[in-house]
Amino acid sequence: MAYTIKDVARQANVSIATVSRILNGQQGYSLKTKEKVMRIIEELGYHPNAVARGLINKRTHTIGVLFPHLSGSLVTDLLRGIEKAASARGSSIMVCHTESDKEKTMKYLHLLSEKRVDGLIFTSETLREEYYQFILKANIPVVLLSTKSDEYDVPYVKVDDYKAAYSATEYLIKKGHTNIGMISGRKEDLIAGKPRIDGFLDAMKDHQLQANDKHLYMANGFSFIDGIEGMKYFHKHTIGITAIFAASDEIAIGAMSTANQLGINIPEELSIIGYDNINFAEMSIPSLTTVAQPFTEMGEQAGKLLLSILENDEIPENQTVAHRIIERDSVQEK
Amino acid sequence: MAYTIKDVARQANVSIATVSRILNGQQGYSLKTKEKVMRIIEELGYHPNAVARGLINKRTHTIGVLFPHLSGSLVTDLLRGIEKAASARGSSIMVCHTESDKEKTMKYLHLLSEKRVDGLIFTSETLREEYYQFILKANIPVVLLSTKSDEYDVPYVKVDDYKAAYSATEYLIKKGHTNIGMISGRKEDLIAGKPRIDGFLDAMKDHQLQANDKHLYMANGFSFIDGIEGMKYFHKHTIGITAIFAASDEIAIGAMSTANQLGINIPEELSIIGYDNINFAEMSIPSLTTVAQPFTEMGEQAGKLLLSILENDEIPENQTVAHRIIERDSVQEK
DNA sequence: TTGTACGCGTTATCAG
DNA sequence: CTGATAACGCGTACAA
Repeated sequence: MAYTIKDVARQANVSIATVSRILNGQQGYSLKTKEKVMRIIEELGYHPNAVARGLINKRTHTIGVLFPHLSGSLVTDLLRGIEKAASARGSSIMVCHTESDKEKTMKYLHLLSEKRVDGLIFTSETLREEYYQFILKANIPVVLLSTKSDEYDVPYVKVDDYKAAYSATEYLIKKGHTNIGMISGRKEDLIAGKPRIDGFLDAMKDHQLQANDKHLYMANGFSFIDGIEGMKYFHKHTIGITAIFAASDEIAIGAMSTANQLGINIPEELSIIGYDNINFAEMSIPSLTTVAQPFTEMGEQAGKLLLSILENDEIPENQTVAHRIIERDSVQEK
Repeated sequence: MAYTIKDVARQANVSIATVSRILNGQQGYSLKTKEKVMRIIEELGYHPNAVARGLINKRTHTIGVLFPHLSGSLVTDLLRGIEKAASARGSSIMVCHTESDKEKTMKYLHLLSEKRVDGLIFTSETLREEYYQFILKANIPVVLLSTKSDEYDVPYVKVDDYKAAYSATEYLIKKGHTNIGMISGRKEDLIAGKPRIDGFLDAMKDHQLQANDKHLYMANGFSFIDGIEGMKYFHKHTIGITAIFAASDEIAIGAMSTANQLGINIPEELSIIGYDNINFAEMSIPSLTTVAQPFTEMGEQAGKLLLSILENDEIPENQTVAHRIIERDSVQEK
């Protein structure tokens, strides 16, 4: 059984109040007693009980982080950033895996609320009304990460997908491409689907280039297999495109893999730009030019944002962070 | 401010003891009062305070997980498994990022001990004496995951790297290869380096095949760049190998990339088998045959192991889990 | 069947 | 400078 403040007090022949004062760097004791107490603490290997502290201080120095999926470097990148911000301020993080499931999410929301976490970071998923109402009622500060809410006023940190898609397309255009296709997610996906499609379409339009239904292949998701389907589509319905904007790196790599099998040379015959900058983007052949979201920085910002809400009790600005284009070898000047 | 058990008791005209009994499914109350109390709880949206509970029960239903690195699918796979086991038993997990740094690790160990986590999962790294002594003194149950300790008697869950490397090599041999090279990590790395090297060497020896210094390229680490260096080495010191065993998938992919540039066809001229089965293994060209460690299952086993130690207070067996070989397209019969 | 009162390990407010 | 003592929210032995 671990030692308590009482044990320290008894051994040092002082009251627990004095020990507490010393522990919390307050004043009201002589140097002599401080030294004595510190020595006892050292000897006993005493550590304050954070649970008891949390009970009285109403702060647990713990924040809950909810992930819909626990896989891929997206998660670890975000996590690393959040952890950095949290540990810099002495907080730890509790990781939850919701599986995009309503009930599991609610279960976790209840759990985190019971555990009295100081705040919540909700990532990569739509904030449903049920979640929002609960959080509101439980009065837990929350920030959205890599997602945002159109309906509720909740601070968020994310990149502007529309802008990023727009500039990816523009990048291709500046390289001289005029006939460009896109392999996207579903337009019903308001977070990662529609904004990127709109960015692509608008960039084309603004440069007086044609982009109709034939230029857009809407896949079911953002994975390798979707890229394969997309490439097959553009190979079959030949409309003479010289470049593709893929809505994810996995799509891009799937497309490149299929192009390879079809005997299409990349980037000589077809340029491809991806989206995400996953680890593997630099290992593919050719290495993949892509739009990077700075996930680690985003995680860190979200952590800082949440902590500053906790400290200052003020609600700061939303943070739209900048994407950037990583130039590698899969796009060629035309 | 959240409601407390007192609020419920007052509104329901009963004592807090009765409310507590109802909450904990004990006996000693009429059905009528139970219904009344439950109604009030519902109305108020009352949730018990887990912090207060933790103080009195001496269980926080939280386990701490320490990762040296927060990146890659290894981490998320382990995490997913741990989370599954934990949440199935009503526990949550606290994620710590030690950066393989002694001081940061000790800081976290202190923190977790102060927060009174029920137990610890220590992953992917050597358990140093300092850590072990602290954990022992703090009396926190630990299990090692994807690592083990030769010096201390701590339960662990990991695959047998020696065996896995042995069977990867044997796989190549059974495909008809007799002149095989290996790109490995450093032999000073007792966790992931030496065992795989030994497995390779012994498999060769047991099949009366030659494997000397020239057949072994020891890289500095397990990354893409190391694979590039390794491939260059084997290209330069041409000893007629027809297959390579790479100690990681990243090495394998780096080697394949370089082979490609050197005009060496894979798998026609050179077969490659990797180790890890990272996401990208199935997306490479050609897709990579590799040794898979079932990280998610391992995480889940570690979680279950720890929880059973907590529940039953008994120390169970160590768990060596089976690897398996994922056959894809980078190895060809010779 | 129910309520009172103490304790879990702290912090903070008083007196002294 | 220091020490009782009342919270914090809950569980539980004991009494009623």
